[in-house]
Amino acid sequence: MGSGGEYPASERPQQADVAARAGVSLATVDRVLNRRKGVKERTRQRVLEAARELGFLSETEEARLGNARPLNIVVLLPAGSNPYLRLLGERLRARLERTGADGPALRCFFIESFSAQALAEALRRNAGWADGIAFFAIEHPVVREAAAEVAATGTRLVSIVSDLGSVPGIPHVGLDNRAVGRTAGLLIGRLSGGRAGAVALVAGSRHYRAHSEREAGFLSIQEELFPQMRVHGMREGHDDAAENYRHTLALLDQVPDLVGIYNVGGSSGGITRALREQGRQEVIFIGHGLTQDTRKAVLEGTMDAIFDQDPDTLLDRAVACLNDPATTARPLKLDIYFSENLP
Amino acid sequence: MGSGGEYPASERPQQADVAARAGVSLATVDRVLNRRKGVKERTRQRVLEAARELGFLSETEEARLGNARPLNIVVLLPAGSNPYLRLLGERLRARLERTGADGPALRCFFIESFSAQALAEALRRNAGWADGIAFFAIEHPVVREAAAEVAATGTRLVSIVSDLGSVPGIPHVGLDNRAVGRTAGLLIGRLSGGRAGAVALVAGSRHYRAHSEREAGFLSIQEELFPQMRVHGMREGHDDAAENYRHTLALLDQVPDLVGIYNVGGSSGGITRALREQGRQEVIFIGHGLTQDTRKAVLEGTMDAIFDQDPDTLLDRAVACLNDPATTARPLKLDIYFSENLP
DNA sequence: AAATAAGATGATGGGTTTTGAGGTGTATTG
DNA sequence: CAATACACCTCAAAACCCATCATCTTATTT
Repeated sequence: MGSGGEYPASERPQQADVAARAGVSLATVDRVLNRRKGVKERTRQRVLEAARELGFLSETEEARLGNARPLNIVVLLPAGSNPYLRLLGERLRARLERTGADGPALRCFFIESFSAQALAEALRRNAGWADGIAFFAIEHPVVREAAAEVAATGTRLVSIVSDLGSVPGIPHVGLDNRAVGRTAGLLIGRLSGGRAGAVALVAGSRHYRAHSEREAGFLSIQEELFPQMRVHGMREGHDDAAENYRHTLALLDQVPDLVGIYNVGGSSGGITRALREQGRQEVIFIGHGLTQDTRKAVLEGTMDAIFDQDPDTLLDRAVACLNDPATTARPLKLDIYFSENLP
Repeated sequence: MGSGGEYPASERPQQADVAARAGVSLATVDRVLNRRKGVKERTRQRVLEAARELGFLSETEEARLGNARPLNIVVLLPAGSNPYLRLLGERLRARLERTGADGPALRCFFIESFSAQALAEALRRNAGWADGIAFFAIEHPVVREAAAEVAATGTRLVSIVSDLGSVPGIPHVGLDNRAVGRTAGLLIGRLSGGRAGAVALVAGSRHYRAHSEREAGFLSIQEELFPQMRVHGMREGHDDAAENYRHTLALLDQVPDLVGIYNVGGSSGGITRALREQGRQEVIFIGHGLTQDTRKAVLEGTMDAIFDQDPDTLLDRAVACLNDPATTARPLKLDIYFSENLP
């Protein structure tokens, strides 16, 4: 039986045969087979079909090439000096290099911070063009409107870190920020050993729901468990180190019995700088985002804990959500770092 | 050339038949069968398939040449009532259901606890048969010996949760336990607000390196940062709730100025029961393993923090290690849960 | 509608990898 | 011993990868 397999040796199909059958040139077959860009979807299918008919491709190869053209994903992050967001952008680039051509094509744009208009515009600009958009949301009617429009065009959306509030059809990937705020409150209360005094709540920006929710959680637990402490609100620092620095100096000056600080936003560097310069390291300070500056602050004792959401997990989950809109988005895990368990 | 057709079917198929069937030359069949380089993966598969269809290869040869059929993985865990380990077993089953036939075939066996002999025997029993073994290691020469033997047979090994010490070629998936112990010490020290008094260190079992390392870390930071506290060692509780319960009662009786407890092992339920019954919830208590009982204890305030390593991540990483021995195993992330950030 | 830009395809060539054909030596077997 | 199957090698041809550029299409702007 052995003589003659399915293909006599002389007639095993080659790329040239596929090209002929598909009515295209070798160059195009090559582009399709090697996943190079610059081929119209229709042509791609023609080539694939020809290859299939000639038995040029094995099952697995066919599956690999057939469907699943990598998704085209855009990530919109606020511009500015916030180290966590910069880290996020960096991890995104790293991820892109790692997955290469196989993974989704990720593009990252930095949008003028705190500008609902700019964000809405960026959303609209990418609608249709991108398969999915992951964006750090600003809670504002203008953005909600733009998001709804974009969603209607078929481009999938997912909010990351901070969400839009209740907009159906836009899943969110991020922490349970109310619980996060409560955890911060609990830790500051417990670490201060029941002392009476003031705790400062550093607002990032009320534009971000994530920040508001953390605030709400923090306030609720303070009231509930630590009534002997009074919460001292602080003006918005807009995730800016210099601004946070000035505000903290003023705070230390005005509030002599300050026991703790919780920064709901980013750019904690300004706060640690003020604490360090004023020799007030004993003040309990919790902030967000595991970055170079917060690491250093925790190690030297100026910060007591860092709350973090792992950037890689965040991106993974966001991409998963965009790939499969049925994914239920349970909140991310809160990572808590003290001086002894830094990675 | 045409060797096949005229011979009776009983004749053993030859390379020439395979070559014909695969539509390649003898030279290529030879290259594939003798694992020489210079064959495109596509062709390799073609040849292997032809060989398979002709029954040219025995099972073992096929396995040796073929690729990545789902791995056959055995997981060895200590038997006993430790809730975390039971949860691990459960997640393993869930994982199996989730991945179905695609993922690796995972089998889980529970080995008599604290018995190096039993573990060594189980390792040997599964050598050769399984492609990889993930095991909760007991640090003992008998086990080390067995592990080295098994590794020599080609069955890959990875220790999980607790490692074997320095055995080259056996990667480990687990926490950085010294850092974990130090974090526990830091937290107890900080949460107790600098009070003087005793801290109890509940030993699980010195058979487990993970436990010893946590102890060492805990002791080192106590000495370093909280010299006003004295560490009171407790007899091994062997991860058993009843035993831990008795020991804790004795402890509470003998040590009036007890400030905190750190249980390096599992089965914290016995400890919380004793604390609850004696009305000593103010004692700061940190234990391991996010399970039903520890959740409840944290919520009611008997426990102050749970240290956890996520079972799913643990299994993922273990499987990844067995799949690709080149994987460098950086330590897992320590998850810290307080009453407010329970998932 | 013409001009322009952007994208898709074809043509081509240099360099690399894969493959086929054939030679040699060896162990096995009838 | 002769025939056979096969391991292992070499070499040249074929197939393929990859980059570049010209050409052609299509959409957008003016």
